[in-house]
Amino acid sequence: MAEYNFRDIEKKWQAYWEENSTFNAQVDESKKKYYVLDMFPYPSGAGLHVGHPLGYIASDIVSRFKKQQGFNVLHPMGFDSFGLPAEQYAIQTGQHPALTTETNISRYKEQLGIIGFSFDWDKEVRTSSPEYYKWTQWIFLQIFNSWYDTKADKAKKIDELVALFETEGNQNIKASCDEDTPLFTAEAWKNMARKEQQDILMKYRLTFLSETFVNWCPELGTVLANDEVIGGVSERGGHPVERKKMWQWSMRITAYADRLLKGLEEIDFSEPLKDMQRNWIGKSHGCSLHFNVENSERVLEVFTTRADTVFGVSFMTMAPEHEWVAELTTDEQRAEVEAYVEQAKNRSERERMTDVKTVSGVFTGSYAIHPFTGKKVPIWIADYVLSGYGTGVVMAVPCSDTRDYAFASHFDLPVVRIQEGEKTDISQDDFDAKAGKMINSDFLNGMSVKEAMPAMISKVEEMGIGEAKVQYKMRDAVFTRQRYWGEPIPVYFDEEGVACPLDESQLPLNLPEVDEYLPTATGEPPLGRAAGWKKDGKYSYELSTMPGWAGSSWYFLRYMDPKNGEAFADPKAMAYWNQVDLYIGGAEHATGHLLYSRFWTKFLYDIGYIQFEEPFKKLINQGMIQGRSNFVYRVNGTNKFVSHSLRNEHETTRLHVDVNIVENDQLDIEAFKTWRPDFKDAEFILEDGKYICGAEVEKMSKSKFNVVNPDDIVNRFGADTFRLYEMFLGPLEQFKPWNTNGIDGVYKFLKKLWRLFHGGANGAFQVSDEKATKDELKIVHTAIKKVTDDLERFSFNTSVSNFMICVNELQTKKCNKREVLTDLVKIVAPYAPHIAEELWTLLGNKESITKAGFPVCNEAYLKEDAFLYPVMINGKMRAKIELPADASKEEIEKAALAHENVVKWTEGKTPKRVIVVPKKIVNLVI
RNA sequence: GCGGAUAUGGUGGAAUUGGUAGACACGCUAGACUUAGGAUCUAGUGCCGCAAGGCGUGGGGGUUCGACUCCCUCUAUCCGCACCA
Repeated sequence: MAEYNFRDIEKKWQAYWEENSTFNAQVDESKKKYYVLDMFPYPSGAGLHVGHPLGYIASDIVSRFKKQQGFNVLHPMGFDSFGLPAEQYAIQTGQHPALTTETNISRYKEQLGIIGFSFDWDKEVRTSSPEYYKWTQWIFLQIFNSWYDTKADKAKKIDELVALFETEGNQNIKASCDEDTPLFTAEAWKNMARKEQQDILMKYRLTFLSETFVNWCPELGTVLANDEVIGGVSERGGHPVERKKMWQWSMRITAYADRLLKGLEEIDFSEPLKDMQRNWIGKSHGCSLHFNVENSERVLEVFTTRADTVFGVSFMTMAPEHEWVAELTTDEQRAEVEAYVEQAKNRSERERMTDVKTVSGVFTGSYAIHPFTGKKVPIWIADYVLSGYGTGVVMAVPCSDTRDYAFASHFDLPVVRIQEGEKTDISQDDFDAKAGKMINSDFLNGMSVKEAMPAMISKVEEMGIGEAKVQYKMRDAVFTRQRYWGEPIPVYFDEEGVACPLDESQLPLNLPEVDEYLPTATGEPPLGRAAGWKKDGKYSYELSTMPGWAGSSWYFLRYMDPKNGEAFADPKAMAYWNQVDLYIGGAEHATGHLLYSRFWTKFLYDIGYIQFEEPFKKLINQGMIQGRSNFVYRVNGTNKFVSHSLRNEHETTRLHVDVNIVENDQLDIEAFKTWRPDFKDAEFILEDGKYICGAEVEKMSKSKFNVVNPDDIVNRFGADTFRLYEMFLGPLEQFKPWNTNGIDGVYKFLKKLWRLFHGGANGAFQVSDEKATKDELKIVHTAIKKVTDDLERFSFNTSVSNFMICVNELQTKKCNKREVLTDLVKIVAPYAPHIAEELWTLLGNKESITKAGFPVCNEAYLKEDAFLYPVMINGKMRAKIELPADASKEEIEKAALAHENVVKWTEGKTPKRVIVVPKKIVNLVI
């Protein structure tokens, strides 16, 4: 084999790995484990594009590196195969989502296969397979049958709660539960009807039914995501959408809010990502406060983080969907309020948050009574108040809150100044809400904001009109989807309407067949169409399915023991593989999947199924690869296309052109003519004999003709080139457009590497057994050191450069010594495994290079005899002083002072650097 | 709006703790070779300038002997915001 023939080599080694189960991982207590996980993909119909493998390549490199270092590596892959696109496709075509999903998965596996990943396919999981979702349902039941004891700060079995109710009622129980839970004694509990007891328990369960607001589209008969609502109408079809309350299953993730916050301290996620989670959880300390309502029994409760500003309250604002709106509206205001509420219904939460420029609201006609001044405070309704956060009522303090100020200005409501001093005027640009001393605030006058806050809170508590309170922005996670293609919720409703969990033995509750994947005529979810979807033929099953995040919240556990029919995974396997050591995936999951899976992990820990509280020890977010679109410019009214830089000489229309017939922005004219029939007779106005296309970075999508599939690249350059190039493109975390322009560079590198081993006649394999010189050892050990460092800090792009430097230098020295090449091939192996295996075999080894070990740098080879010490003057290097590498401080000083410009010297913070203070500066300083 | 990120040659990017900015690669220029290639090799390539030299890390300001790096501020672009996965 003379030439580097990647096709044969890659085929051969991929077959070898499969036959030998090279990457099959088994629990082995004698070896240290390393668990590398990728966020598993949703198998979409478009197939794998060039952006997907980015993270997989990085994790594969780490897996292979760790394996070479002797770790027992678990590196699995699977599919998050429940989801909306397959369902949409089913609605359009009638094809069963399972079938679509199956087809897509095979395509994904095929595409993944040719890239040469070290996945252990024996561990594959699919969230949509009944063997898998049986256990998703099982976990659901565990959560359903649990409550959260806030005193013990952990989840417990619901049976324990029932036992407590029976002995002492619920007065002494501190639990995470619904706010409207009534207090009762043991006696009262025992006298309750079964239905009543179950309703109480529902308020405690960690997954529970409650009424929550959703975006309801009556026309489509379905609930929509905020994303799918644009300007009050559905993205699909443009039908009106309204906010509507619906009975939904939720997960009481708020019970874990504090632990989710604290847990962040012990895991290695990037600070920005942790910030995103902290912000999402949104813990704030403040105070609840009660306002009586004039001529009403109602007491409005508000939450505020600025209790000190109570004296600045000049009006109240309520969310339009607040349940007391109708009651608090006076007859004169009723028409106006109802119109406003109706209008607010059509605005999505997102719009209401985003749009702060439009001030809108309406007066209810009612007044609250200020608890301190006794003055009447008008109650308004405004859609900037969201019902989901806090109590849905805000005490408005226009002198310290910009939104309240805008509202007050717009509706001409009074603004009471309560802070005095600099920066305390909200109408000025330099306003600081926490500056100055309190004024117009009775007993708070003269205090700073910092002093006033606790003073007010203790006063409020003393008066019994409120209490110090911790508030979270995070809401309980809605767990219901009005969809077909998801896990059925293993619950049925008995004759009393009580939600009853299935027994474990009845799992999985298989997804039934339906005639259509649409909601029923009465607006029930698609499962309402399933014939006989009843427990024992009489009790209706829950018609909703679980959300996409259900299956993905625990899949990393299933990988450890994916075929287990007795448990979600063998405890021994979970004890061994334990936490995920390295998790790679997109940052878009920061507040979704990454919080939910942390939540479920903590839950499973609480009830004793696993031994760790945090699922992922370290997380790296790979950046998205965007598409790079190419354009041609058609002269209007002709079939003539003008090259990019000449386009302004004509009236042109810009058209997307398939990036696969463009190289280095140069259009392949022949391919273009055959690309679409209407371009068959196209003419071209060229520059320098070429047609140059325009380019722009956009999201990768079919309609923009900028989707690049890995298959094409692998086909042309090979998997090793593809792997190296994806890494070479830039830092893993960075967002970047795909661009094939530089791929020749890494391809050339592999060819050079191949030729280093093939210097014999006609390119025959030939290595020398001569002893390597110190220079040669230095070259390869420098590479070992740098690549090891790179791997340890997950800087994959720099590794590729370091390989290139090493090979270039060896090539210049015409070095083909076995001693040097052996180490070189070992460090290249994680990155370009196929060529490495081939060269490793040619070097006479019988076993896979994965068992070869990873070389350790011998620092002795890197030592310099002499070192040029830079002389820095005014921050610039002005001279160099040559000294032995091991020169002592005294010697350096002597040499430095001997230099004409040097009057005084200091040692640089970086070793081996002479920092010089030149004469003129010294004169100034001294 | 809230939260997060990014900005370095014609291009992708490097610079690990504040210490020779532009490694490595693409592209481009010139040359060598000839089985005329999507091959290989050599040299050059931040900008201005004949040169000496000057200027240079999105803009402005600051700290420092010295700033891509630290601080303040502005601008532009991208991502998330709860039923997309």
